[in-house]
Amino acid sequence: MPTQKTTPEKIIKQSIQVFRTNGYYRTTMNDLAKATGLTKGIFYHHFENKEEVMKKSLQATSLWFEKKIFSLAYNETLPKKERLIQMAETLFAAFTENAGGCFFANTILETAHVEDTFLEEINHFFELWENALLHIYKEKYNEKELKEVVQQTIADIEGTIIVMQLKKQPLLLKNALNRAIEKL
Amino acid sequence: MPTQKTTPEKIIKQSIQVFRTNGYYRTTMNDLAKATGLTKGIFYHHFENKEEVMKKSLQATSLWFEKKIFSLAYNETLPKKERLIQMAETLFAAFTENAGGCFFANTILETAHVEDTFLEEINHFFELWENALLHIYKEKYNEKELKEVVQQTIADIEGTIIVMQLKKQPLLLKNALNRAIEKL
DNA sequence: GTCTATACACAGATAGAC
DNA sequence: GTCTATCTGTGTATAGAC
Repeated sequence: MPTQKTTPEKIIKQSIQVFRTNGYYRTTMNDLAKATGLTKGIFYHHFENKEEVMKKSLQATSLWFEKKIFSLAYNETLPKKERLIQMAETLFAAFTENAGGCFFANTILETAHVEDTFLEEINHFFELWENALLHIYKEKYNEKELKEVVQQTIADIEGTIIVMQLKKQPLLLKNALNRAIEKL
Repeated sequence: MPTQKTTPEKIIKQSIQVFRTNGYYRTTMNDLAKATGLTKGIFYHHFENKEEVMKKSLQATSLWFEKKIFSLAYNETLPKKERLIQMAETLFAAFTENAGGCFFANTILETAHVEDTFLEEINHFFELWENALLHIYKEKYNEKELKEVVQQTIADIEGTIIVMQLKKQPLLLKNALNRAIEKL
């Protein structure tokens, strides 16, 4: 069995870190190559251009959130409160890791005015999140309130991530996640 | 009395629009020159570099928010509810204008991981906003709750601006601002 | 498959003519 | 003061040797 060397999956995993830190425009193909220990030539052998690397990075991140966090909402063996607590804990880790904030929020603010390239991938992420919270809160609130509660919860968390990156206080995010738990 | 041509104030005013649309890194000195109808040469005659233009743009925007919006919080001739409503209306206009979102949130997410250059200017803006809301809510909440209510309000609005830029629905921001009013 | 060299465009910034 | 020309660095992307 030969050693797997540079699989596209590995490259994407490391590219996500670079994109999350530097943003899309600020990240160069050189940065990506260096981070993955490859040359630029080999990078262009695997991916057509930077845009493709970014799209794949966003998709892989969405998939990760879906499997590791949003799926918790549908774990029918646990009470909803417990599911929400588990989601909050994992979200906290994901959004404070490497002080990177939310990859999707970063990308939308950076690119939305310039191009529509990544709207689909970003939208997909927020829909997954919304659906998970709709499922969690749906017995607690009536139809009219439900949508607004979910939107406020996501907005509160995303806004807190912004302020957290300014003030460098992870506690702020803990508080925001607690507010989400108390809503149930 | 000679006609005033290209005052630094006018240049900054137009530069803000460009930075708000393209972001900091994505904006070139050429873009700024074109937007102001100047040549690159004359631009460098007025400002040392791009960083200086950005700092002055952030400072001018903060000053605008302070004079036009945050000052409303301290207008003792009106009941606090009325002050908050006026603030909400002006904030809505400011954050939906040219679909630009919040200049400060955009800048912090774009630059915070790369450099500390603009932290002071951005922090100043959020402090002004926090102080205005502390003043508005201080009789309604006890000391312990007050800080968290203010932080949640700002986070809710900033997070909603992110989602709004994705979904292109200004109504979302209206709802978030109403939530802030209902907290009083 | 992997790497080096390089084409080409454009960025920030400056020099110097007018 | 204003503009043009240009320097220097660096970006994306490709060509082609091994």
